[in-house]
Amino acid sequence: MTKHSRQRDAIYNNLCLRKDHPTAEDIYFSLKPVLPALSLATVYRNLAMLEEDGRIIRIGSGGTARYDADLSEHQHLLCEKCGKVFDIMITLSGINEKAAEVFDGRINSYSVLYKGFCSGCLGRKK
Amino acid sequence: MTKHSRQRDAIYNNLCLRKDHPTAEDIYFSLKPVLPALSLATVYRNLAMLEEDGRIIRIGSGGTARYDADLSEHQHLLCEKCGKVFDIMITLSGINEKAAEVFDGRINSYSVLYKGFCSGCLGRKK
DNA sequence: TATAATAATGATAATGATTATCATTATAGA
DNA sequence: TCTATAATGATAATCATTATCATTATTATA
Repeated sequence: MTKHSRQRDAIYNNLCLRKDHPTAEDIYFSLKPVLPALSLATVYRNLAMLEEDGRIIRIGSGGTARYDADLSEHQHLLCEKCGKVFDIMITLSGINEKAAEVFDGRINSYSVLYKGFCSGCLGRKK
Repeated sequence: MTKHSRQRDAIYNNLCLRKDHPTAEDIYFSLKPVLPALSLATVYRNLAMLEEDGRIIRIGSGGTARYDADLSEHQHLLCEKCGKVFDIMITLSGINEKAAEVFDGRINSYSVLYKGFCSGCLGRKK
């Protein structure tokens, strides 16, 4: 049986309030002032739990994992300059169907990861 | 100036010959019999170099990175049961354009990662 | 409300993948 | 062949994440 915990609430709420796509460490440092006793392990543990429950999404953009509490359909872009992750609020249709035509198995989900340069980095490029 | 090396050739050729999507370690063990002195660091170094040169693709399927020497347009599916990566040979159109409509920056590329179950795992599921 | 059962925590060690270091070796041009 | 230096092999270091375990907090029940 899964028990309630103030830490998990804080972690989930923190993620909901943020518009960036924080790493576990980002959340950890963000909550430290509020919960000084918080452990990084607890953050990882609860993020995994929340993802397992389908309440948040893990964005595995290669190196460090980032998280997102926005469950609405959208994709992400990784800026190849600054490493930030941006929301791409679009709805793509027929993606799974197209794959199903050529794949002999079950397709559960898809995610698109764009790469490029954000407007901020475009401004100060060489 | 980048010099030629028999190790890099071996690593690239090994990747080209394989139809699976090997990890650095997979390639390392695969080449050990041929190049007994090969170091795992050399495999990582050259895979990074080859990716930088655009000769191979790194598939960042979350945990361990996998590599692919097939540069033709296609996507990948990660089997959530066995962890194997499968090719999804499809061409998607309009993906970048759709994102460009809502993103204020430059879009360089995209990749789709499907998740699901391969036919092998579907057979022996609970 | 007090108590018991146990899920969750915090601290930290352990793990696993990848990268950095550095002395030695191999490659390519003069 | 000689020289400059890129690449190697061995291994230490790093970084993110997970496991461990004694302690604490939560929840159901008496």
